[in-house]
Amino acid sequence: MDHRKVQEELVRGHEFATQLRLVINEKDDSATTTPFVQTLAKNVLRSFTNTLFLLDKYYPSHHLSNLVTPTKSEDSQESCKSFTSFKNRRGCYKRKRTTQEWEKVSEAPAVDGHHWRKYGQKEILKTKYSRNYYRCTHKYDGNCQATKQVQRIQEDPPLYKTTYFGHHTCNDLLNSEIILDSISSPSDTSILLSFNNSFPTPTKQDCPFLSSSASLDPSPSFIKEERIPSSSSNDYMLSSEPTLDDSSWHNNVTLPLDHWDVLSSALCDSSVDLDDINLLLDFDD
DNA sequence: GGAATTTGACCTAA
DNA sequence: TTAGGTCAAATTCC
Repeated sequence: MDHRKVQEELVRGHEFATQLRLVINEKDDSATTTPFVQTLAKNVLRSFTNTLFLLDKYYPSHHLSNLVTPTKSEDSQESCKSFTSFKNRRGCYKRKRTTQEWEKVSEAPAVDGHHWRKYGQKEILKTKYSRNYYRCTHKYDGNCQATKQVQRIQEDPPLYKTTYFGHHTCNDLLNSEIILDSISSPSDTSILLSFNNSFPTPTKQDCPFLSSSASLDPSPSFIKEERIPSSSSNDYMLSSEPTLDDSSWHNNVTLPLDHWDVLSSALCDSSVDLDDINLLLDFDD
């Protein structure tokens, strides 16, 4: 049996389950969607997640490891720079994968509270308007790898598609406030894991594909992490669900540091006992 | 004068 | 081979 194909199918199933939950949540006015349906969707999603980890345990693959470890492919120029300290290798990069990206279409270029610096503009084939490239202002002073692309897609009324790549690791953000909303105290540090590709905690407004129009194909980068304040200095916050600002979506579990160690090694090198994984992945309400 | 933008060149993935 | 992403010098803005 080709376990890699199985894995790919599971990844696809996970994506579909994620989208299903998003759709259900989108329509959730408690009149049309019963808690049972929500629970059902959540369980389907969890089953896919658990199965993927199980598969990776017994058939470790680079493919899945890439999915479950914090993405590094994005800092292409970063890795490239360190790799090629030989000078002036302009344009040395890896073309962006679909890790951690989401789109937003708006009538004006999106204002998301972050500071961006334009670093390029390009005519794109078969498009009427050029595409603009932005990086976080704190790319260097804050080592923030977030970038976005803005492209006008319509003349009248003017419509812009903004595609975000990566998450902000700088503190120059409004999004941190969104994150903070979901936790009790803003004083110390924890790690937020999100089984979704839409970090940092996009609102539905920021992240249109989270709605029923999820025809996009967000890549399955299951684990993203970012340090955020939390109430207990040794605790880490985990989320098995997309961390939307809608609190009903949150299914966070605070883990002590030693549990985090177990889980992180489970996710990264599959060296952990299966029961530990199941324990840690058992996100019930 | 420093920060931001423009734009042609460079480089790689597809 | 080429479309697309990034770099960096030149230019503009504040």
